[in-house]
Amino acid sequence: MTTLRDISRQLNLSVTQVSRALNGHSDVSAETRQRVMSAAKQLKYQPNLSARKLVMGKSGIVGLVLPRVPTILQDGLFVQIAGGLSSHFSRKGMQFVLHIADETDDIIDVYRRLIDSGSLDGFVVLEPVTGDQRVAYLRERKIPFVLHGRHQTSPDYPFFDIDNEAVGYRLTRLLLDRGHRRIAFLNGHAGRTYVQQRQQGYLRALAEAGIPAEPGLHLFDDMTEAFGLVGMVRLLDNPDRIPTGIMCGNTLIAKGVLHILNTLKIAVPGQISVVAHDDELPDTHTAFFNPPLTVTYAPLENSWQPLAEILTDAVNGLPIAALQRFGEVRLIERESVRPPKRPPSEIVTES
Amino acid sequence: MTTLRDISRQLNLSVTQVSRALNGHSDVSAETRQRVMSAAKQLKYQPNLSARKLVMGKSGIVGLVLPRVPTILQDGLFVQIAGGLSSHFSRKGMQFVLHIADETDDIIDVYRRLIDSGSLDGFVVLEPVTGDQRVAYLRERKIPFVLHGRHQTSPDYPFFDIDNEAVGYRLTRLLLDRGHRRIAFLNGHAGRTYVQQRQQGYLRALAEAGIPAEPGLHLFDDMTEAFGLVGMVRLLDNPDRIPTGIMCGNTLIAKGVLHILNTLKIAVPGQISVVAHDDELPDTHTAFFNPPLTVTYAPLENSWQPLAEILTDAVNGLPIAALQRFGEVRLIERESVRPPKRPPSEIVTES
DNA sequence: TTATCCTTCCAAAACGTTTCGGATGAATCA
DNA sequence: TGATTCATCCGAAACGTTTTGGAAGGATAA
Repeated sequence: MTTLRDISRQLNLSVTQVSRALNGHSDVSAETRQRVMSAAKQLKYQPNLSARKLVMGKSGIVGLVLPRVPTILQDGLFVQIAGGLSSHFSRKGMQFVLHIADETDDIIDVYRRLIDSGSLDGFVVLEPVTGDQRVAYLRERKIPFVLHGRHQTSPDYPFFDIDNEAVGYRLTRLLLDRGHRRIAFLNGHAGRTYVQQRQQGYLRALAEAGIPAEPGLHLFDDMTEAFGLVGMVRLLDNPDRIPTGIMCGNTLIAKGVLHILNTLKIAVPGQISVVAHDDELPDTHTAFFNPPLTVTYAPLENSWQPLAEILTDAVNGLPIAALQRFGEVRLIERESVRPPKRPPSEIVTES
Repeated sequence: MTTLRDISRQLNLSVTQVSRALNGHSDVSAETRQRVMSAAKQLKYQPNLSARKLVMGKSGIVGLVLPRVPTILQDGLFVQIAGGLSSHFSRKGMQFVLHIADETDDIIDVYRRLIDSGSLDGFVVLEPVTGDQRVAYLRERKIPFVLHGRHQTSPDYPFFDIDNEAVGYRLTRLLLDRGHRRIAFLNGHAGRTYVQQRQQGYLRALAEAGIPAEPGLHLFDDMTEAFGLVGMVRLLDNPDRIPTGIMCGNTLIAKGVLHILNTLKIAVPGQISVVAHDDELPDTHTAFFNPPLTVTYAPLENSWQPLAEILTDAVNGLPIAALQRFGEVRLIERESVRPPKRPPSEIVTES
């Protein structure tokens, strides 16, 4: 194991200068910095994290705490998250530790223990809910963290998010522009903030078009294929109020919806148009749906790198303005939308 | 944050004695140790891990490296592994980091990088294969590790394993004792060591009973439901050589086997008996199979604690004898075994 | 008595890093 | 000229722990 002293000896420099050179301080000449850099690379210098933490009070380790039965757990998604975060953090020279809480533990206790043991610099927090306790606790203890999403519109903490209000608005607007007037929204779990933000976009678009919102057309539940199945059946319940456009909170819901519509031989987009928001979940490609789905597209996979960057910067004390970033959302139009041919009351299900 | 010095000042002792008292060294009087202990509790003393790691030359971090598309990945199993290991390690004051290798990486390069970065004390290695490269590499570099399983019969490195030879032997023996003579074994992937060990147990039991092994009755493939389906169909191929007893390497295979048998209306255990080894995979309870399955039972979940203990001890330099442990295997008899009623050739499939 | 051995304690060094408070010499300014 | 600034460097202290190498005192052995 090579240390700063090894480098300093080889270059006839003081340990101080070597340290300052590697950490980008100002009072090091360009030439010295170069020599130090290349010597460090040649000797495969790796800073001793324990020593650094001892003097700085930081550990270079960040964490993610998940409940043992994560709501986000669906095939492969977990691996994608853990893999994505861990590789981007390690690329920034940080250790990333995944902590899975016992079922019995209160999640806040887990954070408390991890923080008191003093070896975590910060946290990534996923799936925020309204009035999120984890966020409240971390803020109270002034521990750096980054939120995937926001739990209020203009927060004063670091986050990475997409503009979910715009997602709701754009999907609704697209259907409105094609002439749809009765638009249903199979959204997500009502407690999630992104669900509420999408709801706002949906309502705003409807309001702009002068269409009153019908509560029965806006359903909330976990974002699963089962919700798509059950929700779609419920939307078909009342024959003269069947919507002509369906918005789905994610692609699993859309899968369920399409399954019901195909089974009942209701043509998509002939009789009912379907759109969705697409996070690009594992093994779910909306381009190959039947019909290929029109979506707002913002792959989850694009989140890991910004999350890692933001948390690293937060730990290093950058100002809050640099720590709030938005991901890009693209609207991809495919073949699941068409203007409504007949008034909705004329649609007949083959039940 | 209270330190050793705080305690020493309060008790008029040296830092040395406080440290030795807390770490259970011998040259501390019983009375002093008591005073130190209670003062530490009262002041809520938490040792600074970085300082300890700095002087001891260890990082307190252990790792698990998995390929991005792990062969062991099936719903929830991954979470169980990561969760089990991480919680047991953190209970022993260690950090557990999960590293998911990029698809493109050679797995040995990943280990090399992690080791060279110098911040990992040891590794947990899962799913050993014969001639395992990871084991070879870690041994060569003298990095502490613990193997889940063994890759040879009496290895000289730390491991936690169950007696797989006994698993094969006991399942075979059970069927033999019930009068079965033609016993098939849908084992596992031929490269895995536990598969080979179970094979040895199977062959030993057959040999003891004086029954020649029929190669066509012993199949190898990944431990999936699909293997159960396909394998069982193949076993039924040759009408006058159909086995009366089926051994399954795990419960997924058993699921496939039972599915085929149920579909073909072949009674279990009436016409064919089925047994399996049960690791208690997530959402798979052999007690609720139809019929309830006779199994050798050794829940995977029982592995995480011993693995964590063994690796911790290995990092602390305990002798090899203390680092090789076996898990318990119980034979649970339920309702899937009965003596064969008719010679196998009289079984007729309703194809 | 003196020498030897425990028991119980402590001061100081060490681990590898960052940072504080200067030091040095050259260049610039009055 | 002497004073001031600037760029570049360094020694030493500090972080909190464990460990080394003894010291002090009492008990035991010769």
